[in-house]
Amino acid sequence: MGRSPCCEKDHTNKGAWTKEEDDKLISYIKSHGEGCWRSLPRSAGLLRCGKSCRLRWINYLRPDLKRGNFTVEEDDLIIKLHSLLGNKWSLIATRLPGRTDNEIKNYWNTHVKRKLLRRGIDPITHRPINETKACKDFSEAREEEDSLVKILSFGPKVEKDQENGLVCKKEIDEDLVGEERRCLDLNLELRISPPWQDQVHGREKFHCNACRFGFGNGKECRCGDVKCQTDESSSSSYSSSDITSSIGYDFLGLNSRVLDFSPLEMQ
DNA sequence: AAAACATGCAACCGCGAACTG
DNA sequence: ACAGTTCGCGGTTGCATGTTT
Repeated sequence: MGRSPCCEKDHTNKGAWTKEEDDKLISYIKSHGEGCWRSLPRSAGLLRCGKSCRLRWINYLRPDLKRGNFTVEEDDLIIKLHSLLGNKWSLIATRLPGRTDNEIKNYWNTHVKRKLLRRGIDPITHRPINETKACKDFSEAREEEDSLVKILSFGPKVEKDQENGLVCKKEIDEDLVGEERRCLDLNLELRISPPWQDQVHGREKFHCNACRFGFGNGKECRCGDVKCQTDESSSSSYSSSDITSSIGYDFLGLNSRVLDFSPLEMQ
Protein backbone atom coordinates (compact mmCIF):
# COMPACT_ATOMS: atom_id res chain seq x y z
CA MET A 1 0.00 0.00 0.00
CA GLY A 2 1.47 3.28 -1.10
CA ARG A 3 1.70 6.51 0.75
CA SER A 4 -1.47 8.57 0.59
CA PRO A 5 -1.19 12.04 -0.94
CA CYS A 6 -1.12 14.97 1.44
CA CYS A 7 -4.12 16.49 -0.30
CA GLU A 8 -6.44 16.11 -3.24
CA LYS A 9 -4.22 17.44 -6.00
CA ASP A 10 -7.08 17.72 -8.47
CA HIS A 11 -8.72 20.60 -6.65
CA THR A 12 -5.76 22.63 -5.45
CA ASN A 13 -4.10 25.73 -6.80
CA LYS A 14 -0.36 25.78 -7.34
CA GLY A 15 2.22 28.42 -7.94
CA ALA A 16 2.36 31.96 -6.62
CA TRP A 17 -0.08 32.99 -3.93
CA THR A 18 -2.58 35.76 -4.56
CA LYS A 19 -3.32 38.60 -2.15
CA GLU A 20 -6.76 37.11 -1.47
CA GLU A 21 -5.28 33.74 -0.57
CA ASP A 22 -2.76 35.40 1.73
CA ASP A 23 -5.52 37.36 3.46
CA LYS A 24 -7.61 34.25 3.97
CA LEU A 25 -4.68 32.35 5.43
CA ILE A 26 -3.64 35.20 7.74
CA SER A 27 -7.11 35.79 9.10
CA TYR A 28 -7.69 32.08 9.64
CA ILE A 29 -4.45 31.58 11.54
CA LYS A 30 -5.04 34.74 13.57
CA SER A 31 -8.31 33.39 14.83
CA HIS A 32 -7.51 29.68 15.02
CA GLY A 33 -3.77 29.51 15.44
CA GLU A 34 -1.22 27.43 13.57
CA GLY A 35 -1.41 23.68 13.12
CA CYS A 36 -3.71 21.05 11.59
CA TRP A 37 -2.33 21.97 8.21
CA ARG A 38 -4.12 19.20 6.44
CA SER A 39 -7.58 20.40 7.39
CA LEU A 40 -6.68 24.10 7.39
CA PRO A 41 -7.18 24.79 3.65
CA ARG A 42 -10.76 23.55 3.66
CA SER A 43 -11.58 25.33 6.92
CA ALA A 44 -10.02 28.54 5.67
CA GLY A 45 -11.69 28.31 2.29
CA LEU A 46 -8.44 27.88 0.41
CA LEU A 47 -7.93 25.70 -2.63
CA ARG A 48 -4.42 24.87 -1.53
CA CYS A 49 -2.55 21.90 -0.21
CA GLY A 50 -1.93 21.97 3.55
CA LYS A 51 1.77 21.81 2.98
CA SER A 52 1.60 24.81 0.72
CA CYS A 53 -0.30 26.78 3.39
CA ARG A 54 2.22 25.88 6.04
CA LEU A 55 5.12 26.92 3.83
CA ARG A 56 3.48 30.18 2.84
CA TRP A 57 2.79 31.06 6.46
CA ILE A 58 6.19 30.05 7.82
CA ASN A 59 8.29 31.53 5.05
CA TYR A 60 6.36 34.61 4.10
CA LEU A 61 3.32 35.61 6.14
CA ARG A 62 4.43 35.12 9.75
CA PRO A 63 4.36 38.53 11.45
CA ASP A 64 7.67 38.04 13.25
CA LEU A 65 9.66 37.65 10.04
CA LYS A 66 12.56 39.99 9.50
CA ARG A 67 12.71 41.55 6.07
CA GLY A 68 15.66 42.90 4.17
CA ASN A 69 19.26 41.96 3.64
CA PHE A 70 21.29 39.81 5.96
CA THR A 71 23.60 41.75 8.24
CA VAL A 72 27.33 41.04 8.51
CA GLU A 73 26.69 39.55 11.95
CA GLU A 74 24.02 37.23 10.60
CA ASP A 75 26.34 36.34 7.75
CA ASP A 76 29.13 35.34 10.13
CA LEU A 77 26.76 33.45 12.37
CA ILE A 78 25.40 31.44 9.44
CA ILE A 79 28.91 30.44 8.42
CA LYS A 80 29.85 29.45 11.96
CA LEU A 81 26.66 27.51 12.53
CA HIS A 82 26.92 25.81 9.15
CA SER A 83 30.44 24.69 9.97
CA LEU A 84 29.04 23.09 13.13
CA LEU A 85 25.73 21.77 11.89
CA GLY A 86 26.02 21.39 8.14
CA ASN A 87 22.83 21.77 6.12
CA LYS A 88 20.60 21.72 9.17
CA TRP A 89 18.81 24.86 8.05
CA SER A 90 16.00 24.62 10.53
CA LEU A 91 18.46 24.39 13.42
CA ILE A 92 20.46 27.28 12.04
CA ALA A 93 17.26 29.28 11.68
CA THR A 94 16.50 28.86 15.38
CA ARG A 95 19.60 30.96 16.08
CA LEU A 96 18.59 33.74 13.70
CA PRO A 97 15.36 35.30 14.95
CA GLY A 98 13.07 36.42 12.16
CA ARG A 99 14.82 34.33 9.54
CA THR A 100 13.41 31.13 8.08
CA ASP A 101 15.21 27.96 7.17
CA ASN A 102 14.24 28.46 3.54
CA GLU A 103 15.54 32.01 3.53
CA ILE A 104 18.84 30.96 5.07
CA LYS A 105 19.16 28.04 2.70
CA ASN A 106 18.59 30.32 -0.30
CA TYR A 107 21.00 32.89 1.07
CA TRP A 108 23.61 30.23 1.61
CA ASN A 109 23.27 28.83 -1.90
CA THR A 110 23.28 32.19 -3.64
CA HIS A 111 25.69 34.30 -1.57
CA VAL A 112 27.64 32.58 1.19
CA LYS A 113 28.70 29.54 -0.80
CA ARG A 114 30.15 31.75 -3.51
CA LYS A 115 31.82 34.01 -0.97
CA LEU A 116 33.58 31.07 0.69
CA LEU A 117 34.70 29.67 -2.65
CA ARG A 118 36.20 33.03 -3.55
CA ARG A 119 38.20 32.82 -0.33
CA GLY A 120 39.42 29.36 -1.25
CA ILE A 121 37.30 27.67 1.41
CA ASP A 122 35.27 24.59 0.71
CA PRO A 123 31.68 25.50 1.68
CA ILE A 124 30.95 21.91 2.62
CA THR A 125 33.91 21.12 4.82
CA HIS A 126 34.82 24.71 5.74
CA ARG A 127 38.42 23.74 5.15
CA PRO A 128 40.77 25.21 2.59
CA ILE A 129 40.05 23.63 -0.76
CA ASN A 130 43.63 22.46 -1.16
CA GLU A 131 43.62 20.74 2.22
CA THR A 132 42.06 17.65 0.71
CA LYS A 133 45.53 16.89 -0.53
CA ALA A 134 46.98 17.35 2.93
CA CYS A 135 48.23 13.81 3.22
CA LYS A 136 51.12 14.59 0.92
CA ASP A 137 54.59 14.60 2.35
CA PHE A 138 55.85 17.58 4.30
CA SER A 139 57.96 19.23 1.61
CA GLU A 140 55.28 18.92 -0.97
CA ALA A 141 52.80 20.51 1.38
CA ARG A 142 55.19 23.33 2.17
CA GLU A 143 55.66 24.00 -1.56
CA GLU A 144 51.92 24.09 -1.89
CA GLU A 145 51.65 26.64 0.88
CA ASP A 146 54.29 28.80 -0.80
CA SER A 147 52.55 28.63 -4.12
CA LEU A 148 49.24 29.52 -2.50
CA VAL A 149 50.79 32.73 -1.26
CA LYS A 150 51.63 33.55 -4.84
CA ILE A 151 48.29 32.47 -6.24
CA LEU A 152 46.33 34.48 -3.72
CA SER A 153 47.38 37.77 -5.20
CA PHE A 154 43.75 38.90 -5.40
CA GLY A 155 41.79 40.11 -2.39
CA PRO A 156 43.62 40.45 0.91
CA LYS A 157 47.41 40.17 0.57
CA VAL A 158 48.65 36.98 2.12
CA GLU A 159 52.01 36.35 3.70
CA LYS A 160 53.55 33.28 5.17
CA ASP A 161 54.18 33.61 8.85
CA GLN A 162 56.49 31.22 10.72
CA GLU A 163 54.35 31.04 13.82
CA ASN A 164 50.86 31.67 12.58
CA GLY A 165 50.69 30.08 9.15
CA LEU A 166 49.18 32.14 6.32
CA VAL A 167 48.37 35.65 7.41
CA CYS A 168 46.71 38.55 5.61
CA LYS A 169 49.28 41.31 5.20
CA LYS A 170 46.78 44.02 5.95
CA GLU A 171 46.04 42.25 9.21
CA ILE A 172 49.65 42.15 10.29
CA ASP A 173 49.94 44.65 13.05
CA GLU A 174 52.60 44.90 15.70
CA ASP A 175 49.91 45.42 18.30
CA LEU A 176 48.42 42.05 17.58
CA VAL A 177 49.96 38.87 18.85
CA GLY A 178 49.59 35.15 18.33
CA GLU A 179 46.13 34.06 17.28
CA GLU A 180 45.00 37.62 16.81
CA ARG A 181 47.43 37.96 13.92
CA ARG A 182 45.74 35.24 11.99
CA CYS A 183 43.73 36.55 9.10
CA LEU A 184 40.11 36.65 10.14
CA ASP A 185 38.79 36.51 6.61
CA LEU A 186 41.25 34.09 5.12
CA ASN A 187 41.88 31.50 7.75
CA LEU A 188 43.36 28.85 5.54
CA GLU A 189 44.58 26.76 8.47
CA LEU A 190 47.36 25.36 6.32
CA ARG A 191 49.59 23.23 8.44
CA ILE A 192 51.20 19.83 8.34
CA SER A 193 50.04 18.70 11.75
CA PRO A 194 46.62 17.14 12.23
CA PRO A 195 43.82 19.72 12.16
CA TRP A 196 42.55 21.42 15.28
CA GLN A 197 45.99 21.75 16.83
CA ASP A 198 48.46 24.55 17.24
CA GLN A 199 52.10 24.33 18.08
CA VAL A 200 52.93 26.59 20.97
CA HIS A 201 56.50 26.70 22.18
CA GLY A 202 57.13 23.18 21.07
CA ARG A 203 54.09 21.70 22.69
CA GLU A 204 50.70 21.03 21.25
CA LYS A 205 47.79 23.16 22.16
CA PHE A 206 44.20 22.08 21.54
CA HIS A 207 41.34 24.43 20.94
CA CYS A 208 37.88 23.84 22.24
CA ASN A 209 34.93 24.38 19.93
CA ALA A 210 34.05 27.65 21.62
CA CYS A 211 37.40 29.17 20.61
CA ARG A 212 37.52 27.44 17.30
CA PHE A 213 34.31 29.06 16.09
CA GLY A 214 34.90 32.39 17.69
CA PHE A 215 32.56 31.95 20.62
CA GLY A 216 35.29 31.64 23.22
CA ASN A 217 34.47 33.92 26.08
CA GLY A 218 36.42 32.47 28.92
CA LYS A 219 33.60 30.69 30.71
CA GLU A 220 33.19 28.17 27.95
CA CYS A 221 36.81 27.98 26.89
CA ARG A 222 38.93 25.33 28.48
CA CYS A 223 41.57 25.09 25.84
CA GLY A 224 43.88 27.72 27.20
CA ASP A 225 43.62 29.97 24.18
CA VAL A 226 45.29 33.34 24.68
CA LYS A 227 42.04 35.09 23.80
CA CYS A 228 40.18 33.35 26.52
CA GLN A 229 42.62 33.54 29.37
CA THR A 230 41.55 36.99 30.40
CA ASP A 231 38.60 35.47 32.13
CA GLU A 232 38.81 34.35 35.72
CA SER A 233 37.57 30.89 34.95
CA SER A 234 40.26 30.10 32.42
CA SER A 235 41.74 26.79 33.25
CA SER A 236 45.28 25.72 32.69
CA SER A 237 46.37 24.57 29.24
CA TYR A 238 45.23 21.22 28.12
CA SER A 239 47.61 18.37 27.62
CA SER A 240 47.40 15.93 24.76
CA SER A 241 45.51 13.51 26.94
CA ASP A 242 42.80 16.07 27.33
CA ILE A 243 42.02 16.22 23.66
CA THR A 244 39.00 13.97 23.91
CA SER A 245 37.43 16.00 26.64
CA SER A 246 38.40 19.19 24.87
CA ILE A 247 36.73 18.25 21.64
CA GLY A 248 33.81 16.64 23.38
CA TYR A 249 33.35 19.54 25.74
CA ASP A 250 30.28 21.62 25.13
CA PHE A 251 29.74 20.03 21.76
CA LEU A 252 27.36 22.16 19.68
CA GLY A 253 27.29 24.67 22.48
CA LEU A 254 24.89 22.65 24.57
CA ASN A 255 26.41 23.98 27.77
CA SER A 256 27.45 27.41 26.62
CA ARG A 257 24.07 27.99 24.94
CA VAL A 258 25.84 28.98 21.79
CA LEU A 259 23.16 26.74 20.45
CA ASP A 260 20.14 26.90 22.68
CA PHE A 261 17.94 23.94 22.03
CA SER A 262 15.53 24.73 24.82
CA PRO A 263 12.79 25.84 22.42
CA LEU A 264 12.95 22.39 20.89
CA GLU A 265 12.30 20.61 24.16
CA MET A 266 9.17 18.55 24.43
CA GLN A 267 6.22 20.52 25.72
C1' DA B 1 15.42 47.46 -28.53
C1' DA B 2 15.58 42.77 -28.13
C1' DA B 3 17.49 38.39 -27.27
C1' DA B 4 20.36 35.65 -24.32
C1' DC B 5 22.04 34.74 -20.11
C1' DA B 6 22.50 35.10 -14.99
C1' DT B 7 20.61 35.60 -10.52
C1' DG B 8 17.53 35.34 -6.56
C1' DC B 9 13.82 33.56 -4.32
C1' DA B 10 9.20 31.50 -3.61
C1' DA B 11 7.24 27.28 -3.97
C1' DC B 12 7.10 22.30 -4.81
C1' DC B 13 8.40 17.48 -4.00
C1' DG B 14 9.78 13.40 -1.71
C1' DC B 15 11.43 11.40 2.26
C1' DG B 16 11.86 10.25 7.07
C1' DA B 17 10.44 11.21 11.79
C1' DA B 18 6.86 11.67 14.91
C1' DC B 19 2.37 10.91 16.17
C1' DT B 20 -2.06 8.35 16.69
C1' DG B 21 -5.39 4.75 17.06
C1' DA C 1 3.81 -3.75 17.94
C1' DC C 2 2.08 -2.17 13.90
C1' DA C 3 0.05 0.47 10.08
C1' DG C 4 -1.70 4.65 8.63
C1' DT C 5 -1.49 9.68 8.95
C1' DT C 6 0.55 14.12 9.57
C1' DC C 7 4.30 17.19 9.95
C1' DG C 8 8.71 19.19 9.07
C1' DC C 9 13.01 19.23 6.65
C1' DG C 10 16.26 19.62 2.89
C1' DG C 11 16.97 19.38 -2.05
C1' DT C 12 15.36 21.01 -6.25
C1' DT C 13 12.72 23.53 -9.65
C1' DG C 14 10.68 27.22 -12.15
C1' DC C 15 9.63 31.84 -12.76
C1' DA C 16 10.32 36.84 -12.30
C1' DT C 17 13.65 40.19 -12.56
C1' DG C 18 18.10 42.14 -13.61
C1' DT C 19 22.23 42.37 -16.50
C1' DT C 20 24.91 41.76 -20.50
C1' DT C 21 25.62 41.34 -25.37
